[in-house]
Order: sequence, then C-alpha cells, then structure tokens
Amino acid sequence: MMVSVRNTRSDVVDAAGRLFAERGYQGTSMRDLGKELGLLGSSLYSHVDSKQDLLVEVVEEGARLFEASAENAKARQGTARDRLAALVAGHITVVLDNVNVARTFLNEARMLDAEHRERIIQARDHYEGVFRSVLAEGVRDGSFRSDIDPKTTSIYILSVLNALERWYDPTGPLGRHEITTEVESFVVDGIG
Amino acid sequence: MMVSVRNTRSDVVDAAGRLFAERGYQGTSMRDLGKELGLLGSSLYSHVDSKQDLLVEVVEEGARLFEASAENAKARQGTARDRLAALVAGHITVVLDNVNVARTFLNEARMLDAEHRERIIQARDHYEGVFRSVLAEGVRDGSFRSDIDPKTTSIYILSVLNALERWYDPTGPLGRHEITTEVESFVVDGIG
DNA sequence: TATCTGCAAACGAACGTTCGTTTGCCTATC
DNA sequence: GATAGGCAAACGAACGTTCGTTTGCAGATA
Repeated sequence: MMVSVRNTRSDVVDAAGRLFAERGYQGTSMRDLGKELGLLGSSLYSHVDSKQDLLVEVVEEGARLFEASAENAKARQGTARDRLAALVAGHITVVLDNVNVARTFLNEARMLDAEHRERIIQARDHYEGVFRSVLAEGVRDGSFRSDIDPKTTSIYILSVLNALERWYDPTGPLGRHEITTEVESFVVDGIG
Repeated sequence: MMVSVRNTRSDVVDAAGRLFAERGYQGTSMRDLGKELGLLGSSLYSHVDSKQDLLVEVVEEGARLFEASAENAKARQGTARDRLAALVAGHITVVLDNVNVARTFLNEARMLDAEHRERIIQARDHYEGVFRSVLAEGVRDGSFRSDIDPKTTSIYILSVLNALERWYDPTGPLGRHEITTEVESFVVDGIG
C-alpha cells in the first residue's frame, strides 16, 4: 500500500542536508530541492521561511551531534588516552551515521549569515577545546609525549577526522571498527 | 609614474583565484570579478571565453604546482624518510606560497565540468600515489613501522597537509620552518 | 451516517533581481 | 589603420520569494 504521500518539515530538512552535502548550498536551488521531494520550489515555503533557514537547521544539528559526542567522551572513565580514543571513535560515528549533516556542517557553514556563522564558530572552538584539554591532560599524566603542543595537535587530529567524509567509502573493505582503530594508531603511534 | 592601467589575462586569472578561494566558484559572479579589477563584468570576455575557463585555469595551475613538488621530492637522495620529509615540506611550500590557487584546487575542483574534473582527479590520484610509494619504500627499508598501510596512511598525511589552508595564519607566531618540522614530527613520531 | 469547518500541503503564476553571456561601438596604442 | 581593451546596453535563463487559490484529510456538528 501507499504510505504518506505528504511531506513533513523534517523531510524537507533531510533533503536539504542531502543536496547541500552533494552540491553545496549555493549549488542547490529551491526548485532543485522541490524536485527532490516531488514538489515545486514554491511549495517548500509551506514548511520553511527561507533557504537560509534550512542551512541553519542542518548546520546546527551537526553542531549538536558533535557536541553531544564530546560531552560523552569527556565523561569517560580511565586515562586521557582512553578519553582521546572515545573522542576519535565518537567523531567517526557522528560522521558516518550522518554523512550529509556532517558534510554540510563542515563545508557549508561559511555560507551562513554573520550571526549564525559566529555561533557555529564558537561551537567548533569549544569542540576543539575538548580535544585540546584531553591532550594537555594526557601530557600531564604521561599518556602522551611531553613535547607535543596540545593546540596544534588537536588541529592535526581533527584534520584527519574531518577529511574522512571526503574519501571514506562505507561500502568498501574498511569497516568502522578497523578505521577507528587505525586512525587512533596513526595519531598515537605515528608511523616511524 | 602610472604603471599598466590595462589588465592582462593573467591579472584576470589571478583575481579569479583570489575570489574563488574566498567566496567559492558559485559564490563569485563575473560582475564581482570585474569589480575586483575595476572593470565591468562583461569586459572580462575580452580576456576569457567563459567563467568555467577561469576555474579550469586556476585549478590546473594548482595541479601543476603539486605535481612539480612531488617530482622534486621523488628525485631526492637519501632514505624514504628523507623523501617523505621533502614531500611534506614541498606541499606546505606550495600551499603557503599560493594560497588562493591551492584553496581553489582543493575546494572548488568539484565544480568543474565532468571532463576537466576527471583529469584533476587523476592528477590527485597520481600525487597521492607518490606519497604511497614513498611510504611503501620506507616500510621496506625500515624507515617506517612495518604494520602501517601505505594507502590509508598517505590519506591521513594529506588530510593534515590539505587542512593547513583552513587554519594556518601566516602572520601568527608559527613560522614556516616550525610548522613543517612539527607536522613531520606528528606524522612520523605520533603523540604517545 | 452525512455534512460542515478548518487547516496544512501543494500548486501555478508572477514578482524583482541576478546570473553568464553577446553585441556593437568607442578609443587608446602600435 | 589595424587591433585589443573596455564600456554600455541588452539578452534569455535562473534565482529566491510571494501571492491567491486548490486540494485532501481530520475532527466537530447535525
């Protein structure tokens, strides 16, 4: 039988995330987005006030997901090294379970108007701050080498994690668990 | 005295790289680009056949720069470790000396039409292949740990290098030499 | 049960604006 | 006097958005 021909606001936001991730915010027209849902572009305004609103909604969902993952990792018992492992695993889970939202969060946030963009930058800084403080803690408790700089190192780690979205193929031979432990090993042990 | 009020084709390509890097290809209009040079948008067509042409030119220059750097590193004497260091240093030099071209190459290449995009993807694959073979060589000669996977490891290293453009501040306290050795140390020695 | 009311979803046409691009002309420079 | 660079005006298409209207279902009323 036929189910739910009508679209809900959340359907629109989902489709927006998908198209923003694939073609970029500026590369997606309201008519494109309508077509994706079997609608006219104008019909979207029954669900949403503006195109910008859709971007805000998708990007802020991304921010919430990463933030939740960081809070979860912070609460983890054990050494700093365990908490770093939780941060890495959590980040990978967020990206792989929400590719479109994560992609849009990472690549399209700069298209936000100044006000919302500022908020997202703060959220990102806070998220990075969690990595930094776990690294600093690890230097103190001997989990990590004492000559690393938590500030730049957190950027390096996030660089590897954020790039996942650009190359990782979920249908490929590399499973979630493998990639997670491999990234952890690269970060912690290096290659030499 | 007044020098060269007239604009050359290369001026147009340079300005295009600047704006494509700042606002993205789709976020840059021919009128924007004209204004950047003190021209009308339509006047650009005295120098160029289409907007797409400008993107092709900028992106392909980026490809050439990275390719040249890789060739240079490959010819380097010494161990695989030395060649990896040369790859890293070369990449950083290319990015910092040609921020706009590198940014456009990294972020806007997907806006190319299918044909040109294919060529760029091949160039990227070839460039990554150089990293991969140096890593494989280093595994054989004992420069690097024997349990690393050259394929994914080359991606991790390039992830860190390509992200530089997003956060590195050339006016900040971190100089070229410092950042280069720091990245090498992160990659080779890890943090733990 | 049959009818009425209200509302959210979608339509289709049009708005004003911006887009990439074309055209024809003017004016320096060689 | 040829040529190249630039201007001014215009092109058709696409953009985000608004508008008045239609549709189909849900719940209340009779």
